[in-house]
Amino acid sequence: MEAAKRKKLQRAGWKIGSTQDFLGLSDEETAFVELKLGLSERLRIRRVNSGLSQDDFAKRIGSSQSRVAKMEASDPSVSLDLLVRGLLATGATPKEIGTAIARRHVA
Amino acid sequence: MEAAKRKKLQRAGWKIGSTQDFLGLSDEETAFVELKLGLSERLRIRRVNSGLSQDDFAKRIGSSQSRVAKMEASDPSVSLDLLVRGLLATGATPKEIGTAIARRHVA
DNA sequence: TGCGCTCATGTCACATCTGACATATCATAG
DNA sequence: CTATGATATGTCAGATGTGACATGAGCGCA
Repeated sequence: MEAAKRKKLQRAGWKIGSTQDFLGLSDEETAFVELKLGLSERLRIRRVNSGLSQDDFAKRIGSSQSRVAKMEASDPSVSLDLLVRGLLATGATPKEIGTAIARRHVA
Repeated sequence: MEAAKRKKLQRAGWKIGSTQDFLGLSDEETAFVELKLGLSERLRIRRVNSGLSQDDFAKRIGSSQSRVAKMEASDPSVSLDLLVRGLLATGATPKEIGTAIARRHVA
C-alpha cells in the first residue's frame, strides 16, 4: 500500500495538519487515513489516561505490545476494525467513537 | 465467527431492536455489531437515494454485486473498513459516518 | 556502566476478508 | 407462465490483517 509513507514522514517530524499535501492521495484515501488517525489518537489517549502500558493494554484486549504500538501509530497494517474493537474494549461508547471519526483535534 | 447467526435470525423475521438478547454476545461484540448495522443501513440509504442498483454501485466502487449485498446486510464477512470505504466513495462525509456510528435510527 | 521498563519496527505463519462467479429468490411486466 | 431486472446466498483462490516474536532505541535510576 502506497500510503505506508505517511508514517515515515510523520516520524521525521512533520506536523500532520492535512496529511494529503505531499503524497498523491485521492480525496477518499485521504479521508480514510485521517479517519483512522482520529481513532488511533483517541486510543492512545484512553490508554494513557487509564495508566496502562502498551503491554498491559495488549493483554487486556488479547493482542500484543507491538500491535498496540502499530494501532496507535495508525500503521497501514491495522484495520479500522481493530481500532474500533480496541476502543470498545476500553469502554469507549459508540458516541465517543463517532465523535473521534467526525472531527479530529477533539479533546 | 459465532455472530454469524444474527443474520439468519434477522432474516427469519425478528425485528432487531437490541440484537443482543438471544445470542450470547458480550457487550463489546454487541456494540460492534450494532455499529456495523448503523453503517450498512446508511450505505443502503445512500445507494438507493442515488438511484443505483447494487450492480451499478459495485462497479463504481470496484467491487461486485454480491459483496454490496453483503455490505448492506452487514454480513459477518464484511469489515468495517469496507463499509467505511464504501460510504466515503458515495461522498459521505466523515461527519455523516460519525453520526451513523454514534446513534442508530437516524434519518 | 548496566539494568529494567516502555515504546517502535520488521518479519512471518496463520487467520480473516475480498472480488468474482454461480445460483437462487422475488418481484413485475408482457 | 416466463422473461427480465434486482437482490440474496454460498463458495473459493488470492489479497490483506493479525498475534507473536526478535530486536533496537530512549529513559530514569542505582
